[in-house]
Amino acid sequence: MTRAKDSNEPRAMSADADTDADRRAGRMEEALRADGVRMTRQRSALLKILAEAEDHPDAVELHRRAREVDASVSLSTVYRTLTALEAQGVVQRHAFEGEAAKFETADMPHHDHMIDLDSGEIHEFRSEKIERLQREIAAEMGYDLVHHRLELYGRKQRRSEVPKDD
Amino acid sequence: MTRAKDSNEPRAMSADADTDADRRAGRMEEALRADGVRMTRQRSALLKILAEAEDHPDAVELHRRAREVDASVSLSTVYRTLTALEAQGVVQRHAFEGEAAKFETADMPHHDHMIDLDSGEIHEFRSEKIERLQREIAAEMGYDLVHHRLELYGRKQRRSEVPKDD
DNA sequence: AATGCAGTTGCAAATTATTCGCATCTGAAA
DNA sequence: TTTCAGATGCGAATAATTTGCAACTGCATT
Repeated sequence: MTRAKDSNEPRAMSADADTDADRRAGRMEEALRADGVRMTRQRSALLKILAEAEDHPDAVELHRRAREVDASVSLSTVYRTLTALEAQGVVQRHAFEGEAAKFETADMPHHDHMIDLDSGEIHEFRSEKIERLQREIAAEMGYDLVHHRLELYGRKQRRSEVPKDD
Repeated sequence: MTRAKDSNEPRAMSADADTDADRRAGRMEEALRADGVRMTRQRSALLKILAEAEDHPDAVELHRRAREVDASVSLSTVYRTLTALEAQGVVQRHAFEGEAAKFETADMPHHDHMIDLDSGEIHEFRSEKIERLQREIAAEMGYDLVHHRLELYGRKQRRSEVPKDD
């Protein structure tokens, strides 16, 4: 099975981020190889880019980044690869409201998203309480929870504020 | 605390469902008129259909139902109307994983969705606890929660065993 | 009831995001 | 090396939704 060992650190971004990303990309590559997935130039490139990504890029953006490194990568391959990687469990796909699907590596613990309605920024969070509550609710309805999607949409708090409308 | 409702199967349920739907459609129509929204043949048809719907139809399905009543309704108008009604706050749009957007009237209290991974059925539920928790989490991150999306994906519980896969 | 016109509609063409067909390449096992 | 299933690039195909535009129609006003 493909089981990347999960680190307990959130996304890295220090000076040795590249080193860390390389290590993570390498680990994913290994895992995939072990699962009989053929490793190609374009797949390695994508894995590295995904491991380096600190944001939530969509297929087109990944394609843009990929061809900076290897101009021969086509968009279809990006899509095909992402689908394959998702099936292998090494990347996660997020389809936010109306937007194109966004991707991130799956080698980190599960988390949910908070989207800033003004800036579009996406923050990650995790709440054990909510995770548990969801399982309970599912159970009450007679279901075993397989996965879920939770997105919070909000605006930055302002302590004192002048009312305005639109 | 946790209220479960309908699935995504077609059609009405109780005898006076039509009456109720008519009443609700009428109410929405009034509200829209009061807001200066011009009422057309196709809009009335759609409002009625939406009020009657007990499932979560997508635009194409609404179009199909609409033209049973008024063959002149075009798909573009369905889309345009849905967008307008959403903007007016009388319908809600739900974009589930990869699927086409589904719609329902917004004249009922907010609820979240539980999707049956095997049958595709959609059940509604509402949990005050989760609502509160979400607001708390948003606040912790420095945000005022504007809205959210919570979807639970699961499979029907089986009391014991059944060691089968798929 | 007739009029005016901005808001609506139908239709077709355009967009956007993603997938597919297919001929050609290429990992990697033998 | 040789071999070939699986991978790739390219362009065409889908699917969902939007838009341009000329014709139509609520409805406020005469």
